[in-house]
Amino acid sequence: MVAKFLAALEQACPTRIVAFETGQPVFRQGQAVRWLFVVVDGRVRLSRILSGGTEIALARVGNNEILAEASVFSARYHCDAIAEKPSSLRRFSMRDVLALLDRHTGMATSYGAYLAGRLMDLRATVEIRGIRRADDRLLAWLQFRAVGNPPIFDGEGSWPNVARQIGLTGESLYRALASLEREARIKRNGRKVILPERS
Amino acid sequence: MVAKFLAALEQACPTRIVAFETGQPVFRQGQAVRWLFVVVDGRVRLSRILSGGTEIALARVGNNEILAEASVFSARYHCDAIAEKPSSLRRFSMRDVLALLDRHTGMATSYGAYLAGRLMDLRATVEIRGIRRADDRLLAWLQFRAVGNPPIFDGEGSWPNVARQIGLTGESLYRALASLEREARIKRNGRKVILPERS
DNA sequence: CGTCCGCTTGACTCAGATCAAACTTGGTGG
DNA sequence: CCACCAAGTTTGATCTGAGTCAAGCGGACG
Repeated sequence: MVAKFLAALEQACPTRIVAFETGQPVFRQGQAVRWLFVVVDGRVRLSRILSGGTEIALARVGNNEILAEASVFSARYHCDAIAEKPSSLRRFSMRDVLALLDRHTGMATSYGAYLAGRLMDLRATVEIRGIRRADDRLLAWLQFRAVGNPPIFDGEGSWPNVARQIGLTGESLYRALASLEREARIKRNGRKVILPERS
Repeated sequence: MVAKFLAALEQACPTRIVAFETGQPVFRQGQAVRWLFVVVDGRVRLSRILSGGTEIALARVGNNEILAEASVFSARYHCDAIAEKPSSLRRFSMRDVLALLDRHTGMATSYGAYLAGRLMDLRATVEIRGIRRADDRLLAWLQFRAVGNPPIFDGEGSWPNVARQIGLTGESLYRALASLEREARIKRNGRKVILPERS
């Protein structure tokens, strides 16, 4: 449904790809919202300065994700967005986006469904990250992401990337993987992971 | 904006309060979506059975929160909802809700804004929970939640409740609290916490 | 009056982080 | 085609800090 919404957006609105260097700000907290960005390639960090001056990351946005979904409903950006690597972003005029949402009830619903989906996903992530033991956490993540029967997890980028997502260091992740395999709770086949059959 | 949306909903749709005992299911995965629930009192756990049979909690929904926001966009519930304590839920017919969203663009936007807000909040939670040291994590949380100048955090229920939210045990939380106070990074005044002035 | 819960502190344990070292893979440029 | 570099993968040794168990205090509420 992400895809659906974005596809419709691309069809309906004129669009441009904009490039950002590492460290370059895409927008700043407090600026008026003029654009909606979608990450085509690279990674952008959303962050906010807390009282006390420490900066806290709110999110890291990767390929094909919308930057600051909430900005659609807001007049000003509520956080900073800074490219963490060289990134290309697709840029839509917020005026166009709003017009589209307003005109097409289906579009609004589509965007709502997208948001709701992200929310569900993120909530599951929170719960999974709450699991203490590294191997159990990883297994839960794999089970959650796997599809088919037997459930197969088909690599989400590289393992270090998975490690970041579930809040482990690379080393711990590889150890957890090895331990799961040793205990025959998973099988590995190259980049794929095969889980036991569903009952 | 939650309040706004819910208020409008209550005005526009006939509604009933339904009570659930501890352990009683509100709905089950796969059932057709007929109702939208809002927790008036109590707590409801959303969970899903993973391949392998382990149950994973997707979320715990408390007072004045919407149960399974995504159900609005779905024909079937995608998870189980079970009361964790005796709970009262306000129940709206999904038919009414959809009609309202469809008729009033403002309503759809309002709901979208609500979802986007929750998403932002949850993302920040994820990042904060990723901070390893207990005292730093707690401090970040306090700074994030505090308002005013000097920023003041005005107790979110009880401390054990906060502990659950940031993924600490009660004991660790109290220790972190004590350590922050010892190092003069916070001041405590009863249930309130006072942070250093903003620069 | 007793019980539950929030609060607090101490001692000990253990799992994951950290540091370190190798080896593999893939891609880039000479 | 090969040298080289970056990033991924793997394993070992050690450290650290949060979890766990335990014990005690006080207030709220039946």
